[in-house]
Amino acid sequence: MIFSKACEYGIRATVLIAQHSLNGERVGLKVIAKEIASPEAFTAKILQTLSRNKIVSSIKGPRGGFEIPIVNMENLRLYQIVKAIDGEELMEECGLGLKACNPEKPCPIHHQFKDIRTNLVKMLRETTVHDLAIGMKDGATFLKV
Amino acid sequence: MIFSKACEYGIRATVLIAQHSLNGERVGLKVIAKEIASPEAFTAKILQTLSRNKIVSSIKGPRGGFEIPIVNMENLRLYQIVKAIDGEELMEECGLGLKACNPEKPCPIHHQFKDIRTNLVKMLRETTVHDLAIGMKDGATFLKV
DNA sequence: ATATATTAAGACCTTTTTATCTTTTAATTG
DNA sequence: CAATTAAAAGATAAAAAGGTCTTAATATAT
Ligand code: FES
Ligand code: FES
Repeated sequence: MIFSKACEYGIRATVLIAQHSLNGERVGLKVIAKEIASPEAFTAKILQTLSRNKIVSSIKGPRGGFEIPIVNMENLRLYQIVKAIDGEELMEECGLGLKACNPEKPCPIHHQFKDIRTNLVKMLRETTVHDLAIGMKDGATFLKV
Repeated sequence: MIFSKACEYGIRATVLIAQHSLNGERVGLKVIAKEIASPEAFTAKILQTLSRNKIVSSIKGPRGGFEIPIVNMENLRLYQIVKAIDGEELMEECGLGLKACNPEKPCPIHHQFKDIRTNLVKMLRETTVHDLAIGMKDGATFLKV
């Protein structure tokens, strides 16, 4: 897998929350876990991380849940989610596990790999959660099965 | 990480063996582990997998070790090594962990992700171990630090 | 204020990955 | 063929990832 399971669930949860926020609704853990087909308790942990990293806002108590203000969503990039959960290794490290990706002392696949990694980073930096939420709202994309 | 640790060591070991094979030499476990800076016993396990998958040939006994015939090396692709160790998930599966990557029922990042995955697969299918071994022989690439 | 709904935090368990150790098998050399 | 060298195989251990459960904190509604 390119992302960890936690990160997959994290992105899916964020997109679902964003979709609901477009409708001015909050969404709670139970609904999230059901809609993205993820284990509930594990998803709760991941939402804590997202909340601590200001990627989602959480409100406790009755009628609480998770939300992402639309203004935030438009400037929230996939990169931030992946960084919060998996860190930046994927985006920066050597594809063959050398201590660092160093063009001065490249590993055998450095030349072939660097463009792929650059494109991945570009995609993660350019794609906003708002973009993804719109796709969901249009019914063009799906979060489970 | 894009590849598992086992796969990273596996590719690095394969390239080192190929480099020695270009010189008509066999290379043993101890030298491999030292030259690619990997844990010896774990590397032995990975070499068993590579051997079972006919990616490297192993010869037991005095003056034994591992080798890759040059003819094989020219047609041996990174894809085969990754497939043998990590399987084909990375090359085929949904980036957000849906059961399958299905363009008929795409996940929110499907469109953005599929080109990156396609380029990765292209690179893995096109790059031969011979290409990588040549880079090592030229002193243009490195397997540790 | 109190009861209730909901997230936060922390301890815990399970599975997979990474890594090691021991014994067996096979090839070479003398 | 005996001794030696090297990989194969299998059992075991440690660390990380994935996942659960219990208790605490906090916001809302009555
Ligand atoms: S050194 Fe390995 S990817 Fe750059
Ligand atoms: S459906 Fe997710 S990458 Fe294609």
